[in-house]
Amino acid sequence: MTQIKRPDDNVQSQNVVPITLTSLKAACSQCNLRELCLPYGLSETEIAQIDHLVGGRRKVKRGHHLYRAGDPFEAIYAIKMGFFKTDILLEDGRDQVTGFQMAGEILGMDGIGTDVHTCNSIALEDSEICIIPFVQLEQLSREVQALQRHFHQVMSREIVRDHGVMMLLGTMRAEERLAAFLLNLSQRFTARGYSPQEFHLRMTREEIGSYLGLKLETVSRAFSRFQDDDLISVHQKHIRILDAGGLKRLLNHQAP
Amino acid sequence: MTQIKRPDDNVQSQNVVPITLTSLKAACSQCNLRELCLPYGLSETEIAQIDHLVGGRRKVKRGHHLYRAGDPFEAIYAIKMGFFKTDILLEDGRDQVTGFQMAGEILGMDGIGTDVHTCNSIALEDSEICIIPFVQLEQLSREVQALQRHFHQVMSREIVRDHGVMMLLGTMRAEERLAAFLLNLSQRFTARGYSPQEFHLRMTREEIGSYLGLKLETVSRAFSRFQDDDLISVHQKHIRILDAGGLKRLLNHQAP
DNA sequence: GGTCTATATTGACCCAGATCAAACGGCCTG
DNA sequence: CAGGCCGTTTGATCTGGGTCAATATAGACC
Repeated sequence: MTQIKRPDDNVQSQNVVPITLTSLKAACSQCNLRELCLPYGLSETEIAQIDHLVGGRRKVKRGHHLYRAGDPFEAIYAIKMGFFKTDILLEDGRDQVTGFQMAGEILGMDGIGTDVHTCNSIALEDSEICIIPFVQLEQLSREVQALQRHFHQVMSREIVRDHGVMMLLGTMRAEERLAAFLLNLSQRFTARGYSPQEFHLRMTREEIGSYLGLKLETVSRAFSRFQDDDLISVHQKHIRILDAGGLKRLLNHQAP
Repeated sequence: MTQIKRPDDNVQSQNVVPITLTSLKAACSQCNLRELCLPYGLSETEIAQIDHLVGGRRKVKRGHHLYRAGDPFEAIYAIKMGFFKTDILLEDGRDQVTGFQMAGEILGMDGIGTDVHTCNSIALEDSEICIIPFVQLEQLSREVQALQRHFHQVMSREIVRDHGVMMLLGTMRAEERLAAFLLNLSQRFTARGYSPQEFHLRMTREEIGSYLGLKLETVSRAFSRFQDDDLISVHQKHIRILDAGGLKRLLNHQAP
């Protein structure tokens, strides 16, 4: 309903860095995200094979779409740097954030089933992604078994992640949802070499609320409660986790 | 929390119909579900190729598990006949039904990512499934492009379906959720040649509630309200949809 | 550096759905 | 066919989070 006003721009051709010798040099084999991203588990020689899989890069500025619901599906995207959200918009204006994605994670798999994207992908900070043309990914998957395997794992994990969100939305109370959300972010930041205790939220309270099935006021109140209980400290988007154990305990004890 | 008491039995070896000439004869190329199931979109010759993909059949009696969270992942399963639910169980006893599956649909993709199943799959009526050993599926996917493509589509559609459930759980009111649920069931029964208006629910109110993030009493009350409004008629598990348009209208009008 | 606008916090009140409780209806089993 | 057991329906009451509203804070933009 509250259509966030942000620059509207996802012209496909714009900001696409063409493949050149220099860009190739910075493809998977040279990328420090390869242990988190699509090449995970591949041998050196296999990674070399998938280097030319990346059909270019694209910068997506904060607030801009990487793709929109309805766009034809042509490629999936690996986040080189930055932060995204995906959301679905109903005709009546209601929307639901379906996920937040960070460096090394894959975007766009929603489009495979129907050849059309079914959600919107929007950068929450200035970002850069690697374009992986899907036809080529399938082609190479037929040749490189480890790539095939890992791509299937990536899709499966997305399904499992979605089940976790369903659990959260279906059975958890507001504070549990937020605790789970913070712990999940912390864990993913840690995997990327950042502090587990301290990070900046890239999204608004409203976006967190949409993801967690709560109103922004409820999110804000839960943050304040956590702060009162010395579980975290919050200042706007800056979060410091003071008692991760306390947050975890919140998760396992359902209220009366 | 309410652990439903049902026979406990998913011994893998039991009830597995071994591959014989006769069982092969009834594999994909002879199966009347092939337009709904994994072979969809494949040519006659391609379907012939995947006939020996099915590593046997297995009957699963009502209330029994096809697999459990924690079981090693080895195969995915195509439902030949019957009806299943999948659910996740939290340590504290809370559980969430993550889906209901019917003939032609694929089960088990949750296990690909970690080589271990992450949810439970339970038959809601006496059922029979085709076992598709995953190693062989990947093998054949590397050879038959159309199979690869379609398998990716099946996984992607599962992701999109999950997004729809997230939308439902995150933004819809109780009656909208139930209306969406009924319309979805109706549409899937129709695709299988059954009546769009009239069907038997295979699941309890509690299971519907778990899936929709509601309590069973709320589900029951919503059914009664729909009946009062002449949208449906309900008698226990027997449903007749009287006004599909009315149900659809419920979906698009969010309450004040 | 001051104004503007988006985001965040906090308070007061309300309501959809949860909870508690009771009764009903199929159906299976002995 | 009587008795017990689920699963379901319905009523009465309670409450977590939604809604409405006012204020605070901070970037962003001249």
